Amino acid sequence: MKRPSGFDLESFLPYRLSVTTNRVSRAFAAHYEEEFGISIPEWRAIAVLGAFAPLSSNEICERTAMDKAKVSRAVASLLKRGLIAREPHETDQRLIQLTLSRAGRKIYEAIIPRARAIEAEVTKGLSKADIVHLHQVLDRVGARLDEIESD
Amino acid sequence: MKRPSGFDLESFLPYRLSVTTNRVSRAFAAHYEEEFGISIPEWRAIAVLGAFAPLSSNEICERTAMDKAKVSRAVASLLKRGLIAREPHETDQRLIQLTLSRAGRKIYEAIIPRARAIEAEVTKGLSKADIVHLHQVLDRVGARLDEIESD
DNA sequence: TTAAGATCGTTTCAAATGAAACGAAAGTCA
DNA sequence: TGACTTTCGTTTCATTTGAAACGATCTTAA
Repeated sequence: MKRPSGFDLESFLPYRLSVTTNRVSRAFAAHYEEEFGISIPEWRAIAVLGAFAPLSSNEICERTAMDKAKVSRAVASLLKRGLIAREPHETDQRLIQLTLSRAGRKIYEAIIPRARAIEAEVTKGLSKADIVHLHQVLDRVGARLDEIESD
Repeated sequence: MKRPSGFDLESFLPYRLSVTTNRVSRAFAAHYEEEFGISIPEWRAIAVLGAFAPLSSNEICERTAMDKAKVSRAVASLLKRGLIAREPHETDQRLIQLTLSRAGRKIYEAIIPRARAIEAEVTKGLSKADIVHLHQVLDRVGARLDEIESD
């Protein structure tokens, strides 16, 4: 007596989210890499430094939702290419003050409109209301995850 | 003359999608690993085999949106643990017929309701309409990506 | 038939990942 | 002070990843 499972991966929300999100990420990564030679972790670091510098590595972690190892690598790479500058913190020697260099700011100012353009490209089929709603949905799911993770 | 960029990563859709989706995936992976000892690629393979077996590796690729290397590894691991069985295709020796073993089907039948329960848990803050809408949004974004990728 | 090309699944390789170990620097508390 | 703990950022390590190379099999076309 087999109960029909009727399970369809195609309509399973976590699967769909994962597939679509990965495709979106790949599309962005391709543009960033091709046009600016940077990875997504690097782009995230530049984005928050452009808006909030100076920041410590730890503050970049918090603002980008990346773990500290990933941030450390992104920062090292950006430093090596002269896109950001580091300065010791005046009172706390553990912290590092990171800012965009002139070259880094140049990239930041070029990359933001590009990012917005690609975002617009990807969401072309969505109305303004769809996008607002999607943000709300992500808020709610995020709140649920907060609860679930606190076990 | 600095133009305010006003860019906020927190409200940048691709970033939000990525962060939330990765959290969801991690939550599922933790449950699958803990309760059944399988990874997400393995779970995907089991899910499609449970619904559509027999399948070749290639058909699993198509149905799970995983590349063939990942499928090959998941299949190898599931074979080693006796959760799936392989048979040569009758006419085409390149193909492999994969099915769930008895043990594999047992896991399948246990894991589907668990997956649905976790999905319900994560989407608890969403109405039925929210979920329908989210699926539509993912459809539209997927369609846009199809267009974008065909360049 | 046979040569050339396509398809299937595995394996290799280099890069990316995250958990954990680590040294250095602050903070806490007796 | 001085021990203990915490925080910061780097590095190490094992695992995962996807692109590419590969051998084997099948298809196509001469």
